[in-house]
Amino acid sequence: MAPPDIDNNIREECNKMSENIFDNILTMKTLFIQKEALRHNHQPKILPHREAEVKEISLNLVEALKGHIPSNMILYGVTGAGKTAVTNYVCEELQTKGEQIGRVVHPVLVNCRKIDTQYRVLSHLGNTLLESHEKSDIPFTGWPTDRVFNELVKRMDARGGVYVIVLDEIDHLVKKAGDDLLYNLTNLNTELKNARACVIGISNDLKFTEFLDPRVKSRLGQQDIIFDPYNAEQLQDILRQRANVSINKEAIGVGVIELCAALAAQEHGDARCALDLLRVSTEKAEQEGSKLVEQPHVRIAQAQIESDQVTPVISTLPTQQKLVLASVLINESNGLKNIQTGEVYQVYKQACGVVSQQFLTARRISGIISNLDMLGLITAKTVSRGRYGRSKEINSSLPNNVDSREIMAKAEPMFDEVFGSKYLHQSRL
DNA sequence: AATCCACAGGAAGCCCGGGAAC
DNA sequence: GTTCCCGGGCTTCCTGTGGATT
Repeated sequence: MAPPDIDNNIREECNKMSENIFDNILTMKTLFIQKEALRHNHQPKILPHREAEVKEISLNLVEALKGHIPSNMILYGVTGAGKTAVTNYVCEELQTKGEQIGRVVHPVLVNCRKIDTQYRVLSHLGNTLLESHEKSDIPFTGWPTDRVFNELVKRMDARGGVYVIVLDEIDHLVKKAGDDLLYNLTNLNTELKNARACVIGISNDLKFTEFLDPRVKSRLGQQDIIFDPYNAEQLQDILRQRANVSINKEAIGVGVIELCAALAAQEHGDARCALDLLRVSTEKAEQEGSKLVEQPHVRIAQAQIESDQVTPVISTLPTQQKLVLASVLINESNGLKNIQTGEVYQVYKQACGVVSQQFLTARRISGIISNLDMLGLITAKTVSRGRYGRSKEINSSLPNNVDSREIMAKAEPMFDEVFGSKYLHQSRL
């Protein structure tokens, strides 16, 4: 027979085995009622302070319900101004009404940040319209583009009705792929026999039509709507409305909504940012076991959101782009500010040498610097220094709480060597 | 006014990988 | 297996830029 203390040990082990790490977490009291209502992809039924825009878009799209072709439109506004939410809402309502009165309307949304070439947009549209009897999808590569276009026209005609093609982040598409696609899409009605189509472009950039062919510009911009950024008070209304359905009423501390709104208003009136702040603050309070979300939770949430946004961007950069970013950081740690392209390139070439990587040309690095600027990891301002040439002044723009060196080294261990190299840590090479 | 610097950035073309069609 | 097509990454070549200097 085993001694009693050994028995107890075995019993304890058995108890531990039956426990699950999620047991305690699952039974924790939650402050949320419906967390999903605070997510970006949630489509609310009420859109505060966007009544005028909803009405304006509806007045145009109602033509589809009458069997006519609505005007093409461009919706402008900063990130988080409600452009996509408003468009989705109007399109859903349009489709529902169409079903009620027997008019076929097909809204199709394309996110041009993810689907960003002419070929991909056309094949995406074509595959969205795939009927069950159709044999196969349009492949993601392989066909000539005009064949994809003809297949799209064929499928649209086969289904009939009015198509509302929404191109979200259209500015990104135009900058990357030019305006051929827009030329074709705004010309669709001359190809279609049995269907009709209109295009709604959504853009963060007020000036993107400057890059367009004048014919495309006039056809696409038949009606423009500008979404002004939300101010702090409007953001408070949005947050209160969402908080009502998503968080326990007693759980929100004094000034929390106001702080989230104020911080988001500083970020150009970004409603998504405000919702993220409220959601993450509540999660933080919950994890602490607190029954109340308070202002310090918002501050913690703000730091975490900044870090969460930037970490995956850095870790998934291609090696060469990481090397360029590392070169900027090394220059900064050498005490330099407003680093010139040439200085970055010199350090970059040496960094390549340290880790035995082939270095790219200055032209390519110039492109990578612009790309890192676009991603918000650095700021690169073009300046002319007269006799001393025209260059860029480059500075990193990473949040203080982000350890970019660790992120890079974690993704690719060779960066330990890059940042550890004494040779690269001279000032003004 | 002309010159100069240190690039910026556009255009053209090459190469490679992935996929479809024949 | 070969050919065609697309997309992405890259290089080479080139023109443009704009303010300080001569």
